[in-house]
Amino acid sequence: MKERDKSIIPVEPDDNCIISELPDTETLYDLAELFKVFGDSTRIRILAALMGKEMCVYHLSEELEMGQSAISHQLRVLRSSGLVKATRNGKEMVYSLDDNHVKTIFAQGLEHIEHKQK
Amino acid sequence: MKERDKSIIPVEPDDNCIISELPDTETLYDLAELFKVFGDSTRIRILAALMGKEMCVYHLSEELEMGQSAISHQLRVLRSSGLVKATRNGKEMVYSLDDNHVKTIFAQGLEHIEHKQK
DNA sequence: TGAACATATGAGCATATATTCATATATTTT
DNA sequence: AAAATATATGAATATATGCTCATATGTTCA
Repeated sequence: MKERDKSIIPVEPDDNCIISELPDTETLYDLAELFKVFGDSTRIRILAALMGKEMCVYHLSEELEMGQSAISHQLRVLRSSGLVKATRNGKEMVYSLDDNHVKTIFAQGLEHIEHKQK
Repeated sequence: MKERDKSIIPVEPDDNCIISELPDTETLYDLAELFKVFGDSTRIRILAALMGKEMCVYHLSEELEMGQSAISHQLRVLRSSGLVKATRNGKEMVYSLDDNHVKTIFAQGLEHIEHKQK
């Protein structure tokens, strides 16, 4: 029996190669954690709702037609990953996007979808 | 008892606003589905491994130190969402990235992480 | 054709996660 | 201070998901 070929076929570096250096494994785990946050329809809809306007929990739960508690739980996730920030306004908590990367990540995702639909 | 104020506070449009129009709910669900694919450490590591080189299943499972079956299952997910493509080379199946958006989405995610670490 | 090799796939299991319900905390108003 | 309002949080439950094991499928080579 022959030994399996262990060689790997290298690929030409890309024209528009954005990643200069491959991230280490630990960073990749962090990346996965980040995208996991984007990977839920409720959270994505919250982020979308917060583009162009800041909103309180009540308005969010109305716009998404979901319970206040569910929204609040997800806002907690979004906040702890730094995608959203909150300020108090009287009794209300007003939420807004905390990072412009949210929009760029969004945009890239949309482009992928549109690209694949063709 | 007074009626709750239903008004929403609009926010100034952003300087670098990438999203021209807010996507409809259906598209948002698709977006969440896409990011869900990125939101797993095994799949993220596969994608990272495929940057700069194409690899067969065996090499991937060696590099990630995981079982062949687990890798194969995840490659199926990656393929069905159009992030990865496969070509046969003899007995091997050779996988490579299928969309440059993978790299840009990656890059944006990394920027967010670095931005937050400061 | 049959053996060896490479990958894919289905079932089962264990874990993770999203929502709901009940309740706690915080702020304002009377 | 008490009531009303707005949000946060913990427990419980139902569902989703990733990995493993066993096995099927596909390809090459003797």
